[in-house]
Amino acid sequence: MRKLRKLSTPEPDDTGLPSVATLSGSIATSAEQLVASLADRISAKIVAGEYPPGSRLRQEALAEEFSVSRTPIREALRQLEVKGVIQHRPNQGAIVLAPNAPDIRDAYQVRAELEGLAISLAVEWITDEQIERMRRAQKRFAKIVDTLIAARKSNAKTHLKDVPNWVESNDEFHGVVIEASGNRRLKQVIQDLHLGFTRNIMLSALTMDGRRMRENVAQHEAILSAISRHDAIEARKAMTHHILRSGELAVWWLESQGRLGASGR
Amino acid sequence: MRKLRKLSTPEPDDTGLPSVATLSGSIATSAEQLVASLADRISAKIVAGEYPPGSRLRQEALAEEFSVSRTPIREALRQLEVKGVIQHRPNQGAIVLAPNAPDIRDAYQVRAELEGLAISLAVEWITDEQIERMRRAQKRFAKIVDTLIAARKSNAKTHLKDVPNWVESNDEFHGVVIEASGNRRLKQVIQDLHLGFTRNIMLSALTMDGRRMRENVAQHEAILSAISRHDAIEARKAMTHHILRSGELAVWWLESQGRLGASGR
DNA sequence: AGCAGCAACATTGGATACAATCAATATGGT
DNA sequence: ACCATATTGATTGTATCCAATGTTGCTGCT
Repeated sequence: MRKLRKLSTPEPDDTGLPSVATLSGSIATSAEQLVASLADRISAKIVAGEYPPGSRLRQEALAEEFSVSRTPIREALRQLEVKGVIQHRPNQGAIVLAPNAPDIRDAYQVRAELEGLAISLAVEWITDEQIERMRRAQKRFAKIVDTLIAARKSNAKTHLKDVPNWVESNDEFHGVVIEASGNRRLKQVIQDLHLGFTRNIMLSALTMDGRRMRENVAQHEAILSAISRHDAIEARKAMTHHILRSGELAVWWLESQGRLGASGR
Repeated sequence: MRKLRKLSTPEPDDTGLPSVATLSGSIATSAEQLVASLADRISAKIVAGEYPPGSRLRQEALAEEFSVSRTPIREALRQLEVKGVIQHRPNQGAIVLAPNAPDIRDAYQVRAELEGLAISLAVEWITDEQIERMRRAQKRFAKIVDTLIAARKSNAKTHLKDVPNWVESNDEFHGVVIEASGNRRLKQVIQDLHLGFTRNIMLSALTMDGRRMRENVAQHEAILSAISRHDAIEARKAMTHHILRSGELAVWWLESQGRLGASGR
């Protein structure tokens, strides 16, 4: 019943046109297509440090590693290039980008603003069920932090297997807020921002210091409290503070880590 | 409070590591490399409407059109996919994404927030020279609007050649603010946001109505005034209002245009 | 010994070839 | 006539090939 085309004016209706916001969610694009899968796997290895910043990614090596030809590898690299994970130099191939302090600062400043926007939108429409999810995430989060801190004091190795849970509950907490904002584009932009360095740096930075981890928990608590009361102003303030503080920590960690801190251009 | 400082101390650099913020500037990446050039040219044609939303982009056709093989075309398409300009369907190739009203709303909401952040940062460090550039851009902008409105009344065709100037002076105006913010990542995110639909929709939406164009000029005036006085609060307010208003216009135009109204949700 | 220039090698860039998959039409059965 | 199925054609996906470019190590000269 859809055919009845008017000559030049396209039909008004429900043409199944794809929406712009159908964009790939950058973070968890599971592999159904080879190139996407390769891009994910390569960037995962970069995040994991297997391909350290500054190292060259040779197409042939990657191709062999993943048992494919160079063609899909090259396409995946082109995608990583756009995502800002690698840099593509004319006839020299791709090199892994190194985050430096100014970059981190910039990214966190933007992220703080965006998550601030997200929560101020979320406050209005968040459901009780969503708040409950945040509570649960927060509970897990606090618990894991306790575990980590306790583990640190005795055995430095034990905590490593809890780190993924730490990351996950943190993501859940922030994820609910972003989801509740109802702005899909906002979600995508924040996820893009995450990609690459934010994640692994935070991880290293925070899990090094028990006090800071507890500080983090307290900040989440404040956010949760504000959003429960549907207090947009306070919620936003708490969220931006939380993110900016995390940014400071990341920068601090990066600089104390030294070495790959500052690259010119 | 605004403690994040950067440009003054670029930090001593030993490792020649590339910076993350060296990211491609999405908008004006001139063609030094084939794939980048192709991506630009293809997205330009999409923006121009030559490849309308929903249409399929066949690799062979593109290859012939640009006199290259399919290989670089495919890589360019992979990039456009990440940029959100097209959607890649498993064995069916690429189709041009169609912006719908919710997408536009979301994007403008984010953009308003980000340009708000940009100007509130810019207020502090903007130089007199930069303000002067904004003044000049604003002057050109107003002039062109006058021309366009005058042209509209007599001949509907004359104004077409002025539209690029309109766009350019507008970009210059906003560009200075973003540049003055000193946050490179912010610049990149905003540019990414622009890409695809923002631009062509605004163009169509605004150039249709003289009153709204003048409104636009007035808003720029308010922004310029606030930033000249280094009034962060007012500048931000004026900027977000300006962007949000433009977003409303874009949505309004899109919906009045009918067509691909709401596919999302 | 040190440096310039050159030659051999390694790697990327683009084109082509072939296989896999999807869309459309044709075909046969009910 | 209609629906299910098979066949064909078109298009994408991956692999391979060749050319262009960059890198490295050698040679010979000062």
